[in-house]
Amino acid sequence: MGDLEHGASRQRRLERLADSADFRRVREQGRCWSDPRVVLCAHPNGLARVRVGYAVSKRIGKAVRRNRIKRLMRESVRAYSDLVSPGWDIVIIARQRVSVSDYWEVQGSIGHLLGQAGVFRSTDVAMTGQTG
RNA sequence: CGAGUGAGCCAGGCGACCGCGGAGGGCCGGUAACGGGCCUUCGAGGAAAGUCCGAACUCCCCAGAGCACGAUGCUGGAUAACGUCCAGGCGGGGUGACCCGACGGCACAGUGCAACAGAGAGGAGAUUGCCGCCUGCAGGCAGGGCCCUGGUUCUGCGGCCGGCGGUGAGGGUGAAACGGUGGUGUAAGGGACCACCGGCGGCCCGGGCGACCGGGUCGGCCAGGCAAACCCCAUCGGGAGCAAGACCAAGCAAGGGGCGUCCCGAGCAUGCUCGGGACAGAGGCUGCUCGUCUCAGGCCCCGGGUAGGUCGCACGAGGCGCCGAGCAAUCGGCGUCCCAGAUAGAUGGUCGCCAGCGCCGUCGACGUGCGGCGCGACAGAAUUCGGCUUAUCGGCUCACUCGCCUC
RNA sequence: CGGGGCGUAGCGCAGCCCGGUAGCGCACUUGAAUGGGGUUCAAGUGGUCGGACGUUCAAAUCGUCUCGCCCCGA
Repeated sequence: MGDLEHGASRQRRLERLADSADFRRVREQGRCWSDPRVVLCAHPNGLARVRVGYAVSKRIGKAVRRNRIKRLMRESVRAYSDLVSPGWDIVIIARQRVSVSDYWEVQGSIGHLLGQAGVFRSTDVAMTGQTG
């Protein structure tokens, strides 16, 4: 509701998902979609904002590589942040293949899965967001 | 020019757009809590890594002693400390610049191990050989005869076999066999003796703070290897770790178990409570002994409940520059700078240009010119420092060594 | 941050303390018995002992460093 009040008091569109219980709820009660690079899970949170969490297993690589993958995923989600409708908790899990993917492949995967999950405000806006 | 040694440094640069975390300052909305946005500024490494050592800091609340246990191990120095660093000694490697070394132990007392081979593996051993002596009955060698191709008998011998003794030099085994060379001596030999050399020990002299080195003299050659085998000696070590620890908020705060005996006095429900005293005991101090602290008041254990916020938390054995002391590690003085603080964890994404390296193509001009493609390592702070170790594409600087060529 | 364990034949494990011969079971190969298969019996192949360096005459074993995997505690 805060983003409708005044232009100067826009709320942050994206928040981080930080609680272990939240992660577990999204994984167990939400729906999941996947492609060879990432797994995406989504679950309604009843709030007026979107929370996104990222999971990169130690099996993917060492600390530098895991940080790099998280940054690519965060940057990809940021590209779609204006298009996601509020009220969702999203968890994105890295698979083995992302370690050999570049940014555009990761963004494509995440955009495609967000579209499959149906968390965009409307479908045509999602398509325009995917190109840019 | 080629090959190499040592020391040190860098870790691509610039720009545009969109983002992230900290600090400071305004602004906007809101009573406030708070939220949003703007400006300025700062924002990973030489190893941030492995967590192998050492400390700071914090708590336990005493750490005092001994044993045990662990670590270290040439000498001197540096340092807050170290298993680190510097200098030196000794030993080893390299033509050399240089590099490597867990390098205490006859300061003292012990124990243990060495497969196989070999005679013998620790104060050992005697097969063969060498040397001396000995009988010729049995056995050895040589020759002859007989039965007949294997025995028997006769003769001879100390060269071969045998017996006794000496010896450990030679051959041989082994990773290792109780000095080496030459000589004297001897029946043959042996440090049995002599000369020189090597090594060991004692004493003396000289140099050095010292490890140790140089020289002399005497003894003796009887003194082996492994202590990353037990062990001994010297030195050091209280334990835990920022999830330490402090505060705030929230929540559970129900219940169970453990905490000696005796004597005296009082109370009553006649075996419990209270008070006093004595004795021991129990528990903590990471194992044990002494020692110390606590013991009727709360403590400990189980169970139960939270895992939110603030501090710790970034001015420090701090970085840089200059000067001085020292061979150096390092230390002192002056000036200057403020230089990451996340917490599902910031420091990123895309694009362009210029340099670097490699490959390919091209040329009236082989110029490293032009064009294209590719590569750009190892790796991400988590309380903070000092080291060590390990990973690492490529490049730069200085000093030095060896070889070849030219002048 | 602290602590512990493992790595040996294709697989699961002994051997390590106290150094000298790497062994067991399954599997694999060959042969015998059967018309064929299973089963059984006999024989056999197969191991850089995770890696590097060191101590030693000699290392799976002892020491140091390192790699990988697994498990605890706060």
